[in-house]
Amino acid sequence: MKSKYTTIIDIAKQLNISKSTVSRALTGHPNVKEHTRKAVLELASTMEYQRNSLALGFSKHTTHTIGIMVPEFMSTYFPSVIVGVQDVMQAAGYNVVICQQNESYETEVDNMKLLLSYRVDGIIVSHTKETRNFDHFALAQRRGVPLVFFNRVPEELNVPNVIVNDYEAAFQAVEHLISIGRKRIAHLAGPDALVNSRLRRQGYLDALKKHGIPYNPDLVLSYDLTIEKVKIYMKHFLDLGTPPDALFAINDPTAIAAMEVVKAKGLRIPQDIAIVGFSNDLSAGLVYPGLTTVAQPTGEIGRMAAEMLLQELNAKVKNDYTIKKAPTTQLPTKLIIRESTVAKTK
Amino acid sequence: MKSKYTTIIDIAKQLNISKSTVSRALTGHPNVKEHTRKAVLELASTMEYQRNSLALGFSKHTTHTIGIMVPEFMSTYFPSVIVGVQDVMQAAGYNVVICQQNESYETEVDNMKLLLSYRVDGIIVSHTKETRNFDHFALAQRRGVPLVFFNRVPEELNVPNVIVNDYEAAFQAVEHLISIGRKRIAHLAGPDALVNSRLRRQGYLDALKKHGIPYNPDLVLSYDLTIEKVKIYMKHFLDLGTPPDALFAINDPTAIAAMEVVKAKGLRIPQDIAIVGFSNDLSAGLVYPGLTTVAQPTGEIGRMAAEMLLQELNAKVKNDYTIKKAPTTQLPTKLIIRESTVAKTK
DNA sequence: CAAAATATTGGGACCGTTCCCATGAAAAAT
DNA sequence: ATTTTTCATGGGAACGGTCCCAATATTTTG
Repeated sequence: MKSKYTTIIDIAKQLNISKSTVSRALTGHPNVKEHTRKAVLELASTMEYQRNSLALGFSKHTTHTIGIMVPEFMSTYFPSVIVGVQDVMQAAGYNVVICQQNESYETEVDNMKLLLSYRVDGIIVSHTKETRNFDHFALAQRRGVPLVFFNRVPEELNVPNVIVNDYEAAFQAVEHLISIGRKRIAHLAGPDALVNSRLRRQGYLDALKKHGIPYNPDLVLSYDLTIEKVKIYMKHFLDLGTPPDALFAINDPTAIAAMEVVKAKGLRIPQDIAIVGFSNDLSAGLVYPGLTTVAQPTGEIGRMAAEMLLQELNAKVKNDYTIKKAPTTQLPTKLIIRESTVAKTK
Repeated sequence: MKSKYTTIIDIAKQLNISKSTVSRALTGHPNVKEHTRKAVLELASTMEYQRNSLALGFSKHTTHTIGIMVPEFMSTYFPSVIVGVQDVMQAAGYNVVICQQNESYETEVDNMKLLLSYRVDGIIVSHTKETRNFDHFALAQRRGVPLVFFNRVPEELNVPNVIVNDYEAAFQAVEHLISIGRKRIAHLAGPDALVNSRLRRQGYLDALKKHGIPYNPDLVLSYDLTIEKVKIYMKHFLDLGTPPDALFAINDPTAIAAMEVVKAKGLRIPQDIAIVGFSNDLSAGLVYPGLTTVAQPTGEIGRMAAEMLLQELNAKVKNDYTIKKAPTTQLPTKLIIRESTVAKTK
């Protein structure tokens, strides 16, 4: 079963020279006669020669390809981070392959194995909401494959990462709700296993404390981020004896699902209940009323993660994060105020 | 520079057996003594052996990996197609790598080269809106790498594809606008180079004709799908002596951008102008008012494309589409009526 | 013009795996 | 007990490149 691909040996035979010379001509090695190089390049072009990256990566132990693993991409958050990553990596001459885990731990492990088995030079990761075991990441580190995390960063691992200040952003978001006079602020939180979920909740709690609003456990629910559940929890909140007058949601999809429940009940946003989300998904600006939310610099997060990965890749001596503290980059967020908290005056 | 990865030779040495036997044990070849197999598997596990797919693909000329190339993924359309593809391919034991072209022809060519140089077994494609030259796809075909197109299918190439009936769907959408009494129906069309853009426009034209509405060229504009332009064109429409009372937009992002212009001008949707989009992006259900649009079965499109690719991959004798007509699968669409054409009665 | 330096080319090892073929060992058949 | 068959293993080529070293060709130098 001969492959249909042209090889350097085919070219060498045709020109009656050695494959070494062909290789040199194609890779731009200086010691090739101009005449020879020209002949090789021409024939390569007419024969539609296409270098075999498998053979190359196999023999050179480096592939000039990086992987990026994201938990999902139905919101605009991860796609726009990926675009940022691609910008930087392509400019640096790297290929980027994308893996999507569907929020499944098993898929994540499989995809990690896939990327390692293809010997990618490095990986940019945001783990799934299910991930509790981080061995597959530790394995990559042991293999000398640098990782950079973003958004969801495991505490169990000392890895370079780029994040936003979730605590501070949540604090501000809740303070904003307080500033518009809300006192019964509910919080739909994410699973405790996610660090940013915990940080956002802490920001919520501390903002309440600062403004002397007692913490009411009835108004806080952690959930697994499966959107269908939002309906249940939100109905529960609205059915309380004294329902909340505001909601701080862990992310925009949650906030938007909650808005639907509120509207279906005939309540007004923001008059009856003000709502704040997190991340500034494209949808946040489209829903009615517009959703107040914490904007994250997604493109910049991707670019920054890529830069950090390049640093790792270019380090003459590999950083050993079993002994050295891994670097963190923290990027700024911005509270975007829309009509879900402040009704338009007109 | 020794690699940190364990190889079968390392295992063979430790156990004092040949690498052939190790290979057989690991791949599940029947002719290995149970005792030996167990020893190999155990050691492989403790040494964290990870097969080298580069070496494997290199030596076997097949990688059990397929590529998927999409023009962008900021709308929900392509991500959800991808999820469908992954479903089917993973179940069939294939790996899926995703490439995103940012609607750039150059990136598309680069990514095609990348996938070919990694010797993927097949590719599922939707090309960019810029793509006019299809040589890079023809090259893959010549290499014996099967392609399946979806959504945007080049006419220049005879390739398996999965599509929806764009003509019929557009026809229905426009008929719907006529049925609610609209007579001056504008159309924001895509570039003529895209087949589905032409088909949707033809559906528009024929629906008008069927209902005896004369075609008014002033109400049709083709554009390059860069959203900023929508503002200009929409303003132009609204500034006409007798502005349109409805808009049929080539896709949902276009429709949504148009809605913003309309709202900014203080006009009411649908009373002053009714709007229909195409594809039923997630956003379509979120905007205010809800956008009437043509739903495409995105997940099913992905699953179908994957099934068709599997057929190509499993064909004992490769299909030669230079002599044989390539198969097409057409999936049904559904018009989703929301408040952008029919105001809620309440 | 011979010797030395340099430019160009060829030869072959190497990367990790599979797979075919040969060999040896054990089991079955005579 | 001897021959045949089957089972288990080892040996080595092949895959497509790169790269080091050796060999040859060309140019420069004294």
